[in-house]
Amino acid sequence: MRYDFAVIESKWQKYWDDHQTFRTDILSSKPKLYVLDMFPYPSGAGLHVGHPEGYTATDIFCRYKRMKGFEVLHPMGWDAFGLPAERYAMQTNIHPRITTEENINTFRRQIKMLGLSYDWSREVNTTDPKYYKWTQWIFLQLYNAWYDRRAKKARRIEELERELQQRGSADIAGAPFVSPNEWQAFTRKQKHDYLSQFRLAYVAEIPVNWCEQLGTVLANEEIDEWVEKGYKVERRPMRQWMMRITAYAERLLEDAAELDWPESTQEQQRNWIGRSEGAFIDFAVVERNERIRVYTTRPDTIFGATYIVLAPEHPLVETISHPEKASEIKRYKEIATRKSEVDRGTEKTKTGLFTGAHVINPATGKPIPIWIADYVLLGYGTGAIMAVPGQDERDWEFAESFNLPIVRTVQPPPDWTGKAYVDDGVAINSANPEISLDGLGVSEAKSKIINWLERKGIGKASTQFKLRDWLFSRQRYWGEPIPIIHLEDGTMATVPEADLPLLLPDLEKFQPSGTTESPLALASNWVAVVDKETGLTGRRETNTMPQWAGSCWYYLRYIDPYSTEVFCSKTLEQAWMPVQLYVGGSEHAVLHLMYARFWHKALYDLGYVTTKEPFLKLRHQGTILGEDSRKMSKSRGNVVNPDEVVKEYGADSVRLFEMFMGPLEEMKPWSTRGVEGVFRFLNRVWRLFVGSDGKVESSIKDCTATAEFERVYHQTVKKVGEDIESLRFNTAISQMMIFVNEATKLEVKPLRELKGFVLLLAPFAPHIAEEIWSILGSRSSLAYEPWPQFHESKVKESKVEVVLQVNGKLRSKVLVEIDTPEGELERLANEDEVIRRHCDGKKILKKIVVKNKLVNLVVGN
RNA sequence: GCCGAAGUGGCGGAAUUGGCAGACGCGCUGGACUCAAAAUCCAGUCUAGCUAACCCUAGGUGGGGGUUCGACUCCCCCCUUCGGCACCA
Repeated sequence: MRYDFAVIESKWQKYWDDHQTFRTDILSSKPKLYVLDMFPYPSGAGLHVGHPEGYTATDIFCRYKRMKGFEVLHPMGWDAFGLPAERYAMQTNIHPRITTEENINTFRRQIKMLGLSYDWSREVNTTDPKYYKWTQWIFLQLYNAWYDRRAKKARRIEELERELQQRGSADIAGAPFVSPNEWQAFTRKQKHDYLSQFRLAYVAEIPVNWCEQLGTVLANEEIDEWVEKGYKVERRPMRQWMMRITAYAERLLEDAAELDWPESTQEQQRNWIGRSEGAFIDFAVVERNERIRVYTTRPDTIFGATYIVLAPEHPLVETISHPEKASEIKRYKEIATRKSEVDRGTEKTKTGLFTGAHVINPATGKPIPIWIADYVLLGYGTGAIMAVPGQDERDWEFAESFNLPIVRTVQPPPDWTGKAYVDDGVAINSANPEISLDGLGVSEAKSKIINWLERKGIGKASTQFKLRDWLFSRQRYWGEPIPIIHLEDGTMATVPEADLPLLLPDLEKFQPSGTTESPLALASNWVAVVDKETGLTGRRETNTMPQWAGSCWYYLRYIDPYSTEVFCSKTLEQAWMPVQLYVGGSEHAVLHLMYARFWHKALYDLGYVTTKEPFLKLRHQGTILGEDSRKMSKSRGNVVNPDEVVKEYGADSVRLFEMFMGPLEEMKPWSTRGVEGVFRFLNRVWRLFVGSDGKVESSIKDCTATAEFERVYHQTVKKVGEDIESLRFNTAISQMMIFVNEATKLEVKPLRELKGFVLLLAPFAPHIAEEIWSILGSRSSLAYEPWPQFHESKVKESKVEVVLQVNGKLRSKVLVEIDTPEGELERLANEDEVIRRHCDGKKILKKIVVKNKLVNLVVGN
């Protein structure tokens, strides 16, 4: 007989809904815990079995913590803007709002079917105007903020204006010089343009990644995904919205160190930020006034710099090149510019061109040639390098192909057979009348040469980052409109806060506009506006925000989802942030997780949130493979549909199996047999408690447990609790299976321990646990029953098996009282017949006795 | 190429301040119940040798070496798989 999971599960899901069992008391005085799942993009395909894995893990954790007396915030919502809905709209002309709503309904139904304990009253939806009003509002906060490098934080743009008004730009590093008088004399437009180079959200004309098939630009972080799917991404200069994430590079790197995040994710973020320490060095061009500034991480190798290379797009290329080379250079440049960075990266053979000009190597005083080559990128460092083939593999390769001289300045080891030597070693060939590095190690040589360069005013220590600013606009319909108006005088105005949300206009057709503009450009009535403040006519910004915008702050909205006054109440934010546990896919390692940290830090600087970091502890659920151990995909026909599995075995079995498969973070294959296995286990649990009459099983008595069974019980309480705390759900389930095996063997089953077990099972398989709990006589849910306690004294075995070894080989075992003294153990070993046989006639050289563990006799002949 | 994680039965996986390898589950084998099946229950299940059987013996955690009374666990070298980065100067 199988337990009727279908009836039980819908009964309890209705009960939880009706009684609002999991509604968070946001003002509770209990200790607070915020546990977050990455909210899904509600695709048309519905939930796949990967979703319930992470969701079940956090659900178990939350249910456990509620029983431990915590007030738990555990919400769910929808990251619903995005390209798939829009592409579907292009094909069908069905408004993405409609498909999105349908998809959300499917997802909500499927998630509810799994009995996850979300507080559904806090559901958010990024496409809801009541939600994106605040996404737009945050955009305006970023637009109206600048990064003050002196204070190492973002500040309001008014503060910058005030400073320019009073003191000009003198104290602001890197700012074009403006005196207070000049600033005051600036026109509206001049002020606007000057400020725009500081804003955290700004417009720039730069080469971007344009995808013709998608009809939109993509962020650097997004390119790989689409290229993999077979789309072409090309570089094109376009005017685009950018987010100044680079201002936060150092802080994003530093603050991550304190987070409890998977090492691989930390590593990916570090890689993406790409911090490097080095120096700028100026090289004077022979017979000209220009100087070429290079960036290098190996200033110590400067004596080996035998040529320098500029990126083809470098602004000085035209100026310094020999006139005879002009047409050749032009051609090379054209080819290079059109190549995407991806292409540049995949081409292995190096190309380049001599410009005909030379610079002086300031260390050797000798002229060296200037080349251009597309292995040097304009966007990194200064777009120019000093090439040191002796210590750099790329430079070596280039030098070999073009027959350029190679000078070693670091002594390779004697057995060195390679070409460029990039590791640590002693400097050689590195001296001039003023300075000698010879004999120094790399790091000493670096500081010495930097010091020299700085003294001579031709170099400067500097830190560089690979991270680029975040390309924030998309030529799409289905996204948050950017609340900016382009006025006729060439300035920009923000949509007043009171007018937010700036609603998406309804469109008849969703096709790309045919130009590089968003389909919104076709909504002419929407686009044309008159600015209230200035009376100027203007055009609305027609680009929309990328999908990542909404997910950058959703975790804050859950805390205060209905507020019409603020995006999130500050007192509530203070009470609930940061997120203590965040679970989601590792594919967001550098996208969502970096963008969200960036916005959070900006909001922190501006005083809207009180924590530096949003997500304290992060875990990724591992991918679930198909039954054939290959990636699930429609074409392979190995996709498992959660609806069907729930229908066949029930939600509790799905939850239990997904947790029992293996460690949360590991990749692991689905197994229908495995689901059957946990389903059998739940049936055994059911039969343990419930007789065939549907009443409490008659062998359960209110009696005292045997010492042995009591021990198993306490061991189970201990292990299950500890395993949930450390998210090792698979071993917690094993222990529960052991308990059930033991309990089943008993003729008379003690009620107290069995009731305790139901509470242990509840976070994992809540429906069956609630049902058994009610059959055992309770009228209310067990969701807030106190978690069972264990006593360490009762966990310990009273007797232990001590291993007897001879020469480290297991020969015998003895069962002794726990903590039997070493002397006694030794005596037992000596008396043991098997041991005697193995020691017979041999000399005992050494005895190792470990209490409660083993006796090892080392014998010789 | 570099960085990170990991390699344990037929399968998913347990076991870490170094101390009984293979918990728990799946599968498989045999048995009980049944007219029969399903379901359920019981027993067995790392490999090889020896055995009628139990015992016993030897080997065994990707491969090789080392440290140690004792190594899945620590150290060195190598191999494989997965993930990431990859002209970032």
